[in-house]
Amino acid sequence: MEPKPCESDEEPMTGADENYDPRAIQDKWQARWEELNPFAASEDPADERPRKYALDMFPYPSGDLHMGHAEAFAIGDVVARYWFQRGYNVMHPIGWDSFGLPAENAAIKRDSHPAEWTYANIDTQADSFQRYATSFDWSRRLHTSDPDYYRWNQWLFLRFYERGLAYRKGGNVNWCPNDQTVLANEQVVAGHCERCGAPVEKRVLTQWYFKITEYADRLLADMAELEWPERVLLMQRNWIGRSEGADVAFQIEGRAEPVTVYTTRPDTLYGATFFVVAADAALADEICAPEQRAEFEAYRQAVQRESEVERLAADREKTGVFLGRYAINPVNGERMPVWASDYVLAEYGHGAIMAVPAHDQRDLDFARRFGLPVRVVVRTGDADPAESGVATAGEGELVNSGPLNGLSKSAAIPRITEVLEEKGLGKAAVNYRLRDWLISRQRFWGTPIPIIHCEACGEVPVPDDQLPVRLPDDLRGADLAPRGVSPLAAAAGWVNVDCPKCGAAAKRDTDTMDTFVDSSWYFLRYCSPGYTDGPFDVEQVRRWMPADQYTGGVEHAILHLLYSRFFTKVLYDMGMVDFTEPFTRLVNQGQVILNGSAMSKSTGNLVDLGEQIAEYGVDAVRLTMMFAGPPEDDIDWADLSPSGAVKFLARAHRVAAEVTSAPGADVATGDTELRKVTHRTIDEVTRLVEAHRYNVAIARMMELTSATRKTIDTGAGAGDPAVREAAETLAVMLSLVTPYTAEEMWERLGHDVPVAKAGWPAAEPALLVQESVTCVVQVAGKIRDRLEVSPDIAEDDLERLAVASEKVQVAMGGRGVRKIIVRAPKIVNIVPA
RNA sequence: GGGGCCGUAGUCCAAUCGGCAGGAGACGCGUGACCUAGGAUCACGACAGUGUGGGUUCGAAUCCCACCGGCCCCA
Repeated sequence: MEPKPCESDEEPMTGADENYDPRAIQDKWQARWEELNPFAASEDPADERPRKYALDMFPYPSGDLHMGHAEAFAIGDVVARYWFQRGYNVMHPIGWDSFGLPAENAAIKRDSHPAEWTYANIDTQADSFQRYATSFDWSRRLHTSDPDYYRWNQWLFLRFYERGLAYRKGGNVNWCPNDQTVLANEQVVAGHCERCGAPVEKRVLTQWYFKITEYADRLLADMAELEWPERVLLMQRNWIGRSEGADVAFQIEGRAEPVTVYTTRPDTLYGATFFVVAADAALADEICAPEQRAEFEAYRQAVQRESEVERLAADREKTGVFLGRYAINPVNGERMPVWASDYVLAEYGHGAIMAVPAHDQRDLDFARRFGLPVRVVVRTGDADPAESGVATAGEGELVNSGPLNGLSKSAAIPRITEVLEEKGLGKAAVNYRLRDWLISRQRFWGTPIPIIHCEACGEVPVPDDQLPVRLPDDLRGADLAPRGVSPLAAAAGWVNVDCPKCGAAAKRDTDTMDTFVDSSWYFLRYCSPGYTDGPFDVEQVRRWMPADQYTGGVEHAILHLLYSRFFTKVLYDMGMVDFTEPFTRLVNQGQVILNGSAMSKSTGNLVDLGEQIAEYGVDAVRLTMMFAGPPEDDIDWADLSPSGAVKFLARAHRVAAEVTSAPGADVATGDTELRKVTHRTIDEVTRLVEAHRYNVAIARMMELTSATRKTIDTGAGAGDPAVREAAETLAVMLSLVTPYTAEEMWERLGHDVPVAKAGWPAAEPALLVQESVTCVVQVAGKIRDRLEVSPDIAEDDLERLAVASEKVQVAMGGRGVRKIIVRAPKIVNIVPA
């Protein structure tokens, strides 16, 4: 690792002393570990050790690693190192998600090729990972922008295409005016581009989609088997947005075909007083009456100009135009005016709704704005919506609803659905919020879509043996500037090809794939990174997958994690994998923030990882991250004390350095009190690490360090074998979090390195047994006495002891006993009469 | 508007099932010892009573209800 120019060897690191110099041991061990290569996963089929797959969300190479990476990769590394110590055959790979817009923007600015920026950053990050002591198997390293990788993106696209899961269609799409490309629904956050924050616009374009909606039910159902944070599952559930309701057919006067409307509240059908069509839906244009045409056109143009943000704003006044037409309510024959509005979305449901203003807030807002009637059909006991302006959505008794009158809401829903089905006017229906995944992008630095457009043959897949369709390498700098169509369109020599089917002149598809395609299966590629006969070796994947733990940020809760689940299910259906979920256990670490808000370059609210490491050392930074709190919580760097971490490490290191007994000394002869602390620590830390309670595990290691210190100074002394045992235990446990310091301790204790292979200590059950425990005696819930008792004392013995206590007698003040609760050996509660 | 998560010392955080908050651990602060005189080390100490109000219970930080405050998802 090259030292940063600002670093000076003269300046001692914070907290360093002559015995513990973090920088010196970093340099020493980094070089040694490269020789030892302790973390290569074994592919030997004869290797009987059970396997574990520790997976980290791979980074995007935007400059050097930052504080967020430091936290996420510290967590993943602790897990992997724990499994190594437990003797598993561990795979802990790393790679780079190296296609994407920032590289392209950098190339435009510097008049270079995106690859230059990308691969330079990857090298920087790889060096930083080495220094950060991550336990990766470097032989599995991959980059999604390598042709050897994206070739298989194209191959998978073609398999999806064959199965009808990749298709092209025209329609309204999300358009980022800044990045000059379309976006998937998942990439629009509150109306803004997820990447650059620009307000998203709508455009009508023909684009490529993956049919993720076909998997909606399975994506929902299979969540049951996942050990994921509840909130992530909830987010995915919300995103998929399954709802049960009914499709109802409405006749429109003067139109032959009825229009189908989806509703989750068919019970309110008698309360429908008007009908709304999405202003940008084809239906609105079609049915608009001639006398309303001019008004409608003006409105539609206004709607098309507005951004998603404006459209979604909650407090915004409703807008719309009457279309001059009427729909017929199928249950009561009422004529309902048909309006066009932007609060109904063309892409959802069928692009039209029945409006029930009494029981839907948006419908009510619209009705009040345009003076449309409000009819209550569910009596909920709340105020009249027409008066209060608040729609009522709760349970209640049906009124004004013909045959439904008197039924409850929940009874009315199946009843009306039945009626509709009998009359052929509708049927029960399930609707999803989830849309198909729009995967084409009008940008350069991504995987070319392997399709050729031929005038005669139409869409023609590029034959497998012609993959990869490589990106042209002669485009650079200004050639890549966004212009609304893919820069690839300008590469004539690349675009113009012969049709693989008929040989006539044809053109390549010029769009590239969403980079989320790349990341939807990279974890499979790690299992056989050099494989050339397919995206992955099916046999290897069977051995390693699914990943036992996946560590990364919650920002991927619906994007990457949903797409990867979808890919896995498709591959399962293709018979390429034998599991349906890719990640068994998921850990979402919180963010590293500063002074209460997110770190950001633009506001200068930033802590530089390299500087922190230069000041405190890798181990102290890792320890600070892991000790700060539960991994899923945000951690505020301003609240933390990396110098405190250095101090503790120096303390632990000193304890190991002071040990004077020889390796292999007979611990059985050692100080029993310290041995008990050591073994209790082993027992607790093991449990805590398994449960991801790293901050508490570290607190226990600190206690053991203090206990050892005390034994050396005022107890059995540095030569006692129990001190050696404690120091060795500390070194191994610390090796998960602070590998450099642990290695140095291990060496000083006279052992063969690396400590990573020392093996996890086992607690001796005999040393976990306590001779006596404190029993609390309460009178009426107040603590009156404490008794030292045997841990296996019988309940009636304990009760006798408690009642006999003098302090208890005083507290009872002569009152009789009403009740005694005994929970041996911890507590006795005496309730006086 | 609907749904979810969370409120413990000045700060970050602990507390299997409801069972000792003499708060596990740490930061910061203070006092003392020691010395290599430091941004070192060791020892000791102070500050709190679980956001508020009810309820259930022998017993509530933990369970239930309402409210206040903060965060997240969907609209």
